[in-house]
Amino acid sequence: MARLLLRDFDIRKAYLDGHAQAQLVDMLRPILKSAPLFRPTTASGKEMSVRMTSAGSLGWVSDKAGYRYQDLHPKGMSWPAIPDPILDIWRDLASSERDPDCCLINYYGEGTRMGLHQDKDEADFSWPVLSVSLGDDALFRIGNTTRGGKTESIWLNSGDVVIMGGPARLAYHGIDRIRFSSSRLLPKGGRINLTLRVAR
DNA sequence: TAGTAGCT
DNA sequence: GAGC
Repeated sequence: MARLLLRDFDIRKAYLDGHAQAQLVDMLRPILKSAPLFRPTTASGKEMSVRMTSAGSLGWVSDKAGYRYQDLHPKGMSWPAIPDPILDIWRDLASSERDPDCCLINYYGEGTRMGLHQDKDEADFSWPVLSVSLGDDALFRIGNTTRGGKTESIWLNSGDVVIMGGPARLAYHGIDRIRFSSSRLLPKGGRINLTLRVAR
């Protein structure tokens, strides 16, 4: 496992081996079944290209009312629990003091992008944000803590983990594009990103 | 003013 | 990739 720092983003290349990746995908199947992926919109009503759901006591949602964490899926069901193997990654790399209360599950299909944004809907920014890449390669772009200025990009591969803490916690970041079908982890192709956060 | 987790 |  290689570790690299890019603008204070702590990137663990190949943190998860193939077996661990496949195990996580297996654990996500029942979660996606009981809390189906949905396509959120921004506050201005524009659809995001990513599809998402969550696990944990809270889920991140967005619609015309804006970005927020809530305790129910938009269709009314509770969010499933975060599987232990996912919590283990957090405990190893982010914090052994407190578990995350949200695991956002983002699915990137062909053509999905995620514009530059900050993760700032949480109550306490002293907790890091941890992100796990599964499936297709993704071009990750890192900016600054305010909009504008130079950015840097890096390809994330299946099994990579990114930790955004300290100066990186409120940095703008996004996904410019994925290389659809570059990985065989997901039978239908695409990329799953797990984002672990302490929301409250 | 938000807008900007999108679109040009 | 910049700018809105």
